[in-house]
Amino acid sequence: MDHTTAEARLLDAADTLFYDRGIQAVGMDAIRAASGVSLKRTYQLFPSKEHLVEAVLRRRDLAIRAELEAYTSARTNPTERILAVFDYLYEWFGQPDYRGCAFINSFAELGAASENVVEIVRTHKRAFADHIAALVADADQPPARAGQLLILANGAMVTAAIAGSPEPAREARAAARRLLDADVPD
Amino acid sequence: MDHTTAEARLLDAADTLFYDRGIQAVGMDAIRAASGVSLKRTYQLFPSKEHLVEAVLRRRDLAIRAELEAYTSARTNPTERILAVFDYLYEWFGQPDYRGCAFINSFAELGAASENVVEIVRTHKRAFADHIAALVADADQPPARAGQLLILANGAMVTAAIAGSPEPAREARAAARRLLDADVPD
DNA sequence: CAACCTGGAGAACGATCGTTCTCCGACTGG
DNA sequence: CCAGTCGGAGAACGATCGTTCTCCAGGTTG
Repeated sequence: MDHTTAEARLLDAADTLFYDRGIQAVGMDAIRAASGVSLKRTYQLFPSKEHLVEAVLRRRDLAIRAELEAYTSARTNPTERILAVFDYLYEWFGQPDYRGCAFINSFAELGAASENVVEIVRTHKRAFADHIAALVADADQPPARAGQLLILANGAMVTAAIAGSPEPAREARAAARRLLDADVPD
Repeated sequence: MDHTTAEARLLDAADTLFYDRGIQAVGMDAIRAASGVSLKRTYQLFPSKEHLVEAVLRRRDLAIRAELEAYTSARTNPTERILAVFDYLYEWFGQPDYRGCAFINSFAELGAASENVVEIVRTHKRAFADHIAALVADADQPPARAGQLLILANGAMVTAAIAGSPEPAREARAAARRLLDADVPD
């Protein structure tokens, strides 16, 4: 097994385990067992668990950005592209192992202890906000709408996770449409 | 020190430490040092750390319910009572040690490991949702509005925590007002 | 073939943590 | 004053975890 595939297997295994059980609850030995990569090799590739955690989060950040970009750009109508964000969330929340947003969860678990994790989480949410802001601009909506839609999306993520239901994505979508369609000043 | 004050000091110290640093990051010895209650006494009152965690969350649940109830019932106009929820959030987010909602954080940290914690978090959020639903009914808004406002509130909590700014409460308030005022069908 | 390097399995190490135990001082009832 | 109880301080215990080390098999190069 070369370095590239070992690294990929490690990131895959760690990402799944961290998301399912929480970061602190997963020991390095569990990652070794799930990935098939020895501890020695693991520590050659990632000098500490924290390095691995950060790499996992950064990779997930890029993956979600690409996924969401593909999802929203598949629609032509600008308003529909905004609403597509909430359809994306609905599909995500419907997955049987959905446990909330990994970045929100990591912030809750490690935000007090790791400034690096905080920075990665902020970067991810800032990129998400920027994406929404671009869609809002394309739809000729006022810039302030973007922050409101971001709050709806983040709120749907945690509400769905806690309730164990994907419905909040639909409720957030309806709220978003109402915000976009309302004929009153802000 | 009698049992009642020992219990109160324990709950106070544990609540502060858990909220500031996360639950798993706080050892029982740190709680002993902060509360001044010996480990022996602590384990007489709470047979395990998990029991203490649950007691802390349950007490915080009741305190927040009462606080929010007082805050919203201080206004007379039904629509204003709904918006007061977001003013309450703004005050909360402005506190210098704000680190998000303790229930969302606990769910993120322990949701995979402790079914009891999950149930307490669900109960808290259900009570919060019920409170909003009552305000929505009083304001003659359609019942579906309650879920949308809950998502806005939860979203403001996490967005403010990650951004390190109380502004999301204002943005959520503006969104709520727009949802309430819009002259279009749902 | 022989010296060497690589990498795996898993033991070992040191730290931390939840929980319990030991020891001892201080207060109580008679 | 004394036997007995309570509770505190902190050591002890057992488990877990991140990280490193040991030992060894297998392949590579001269």
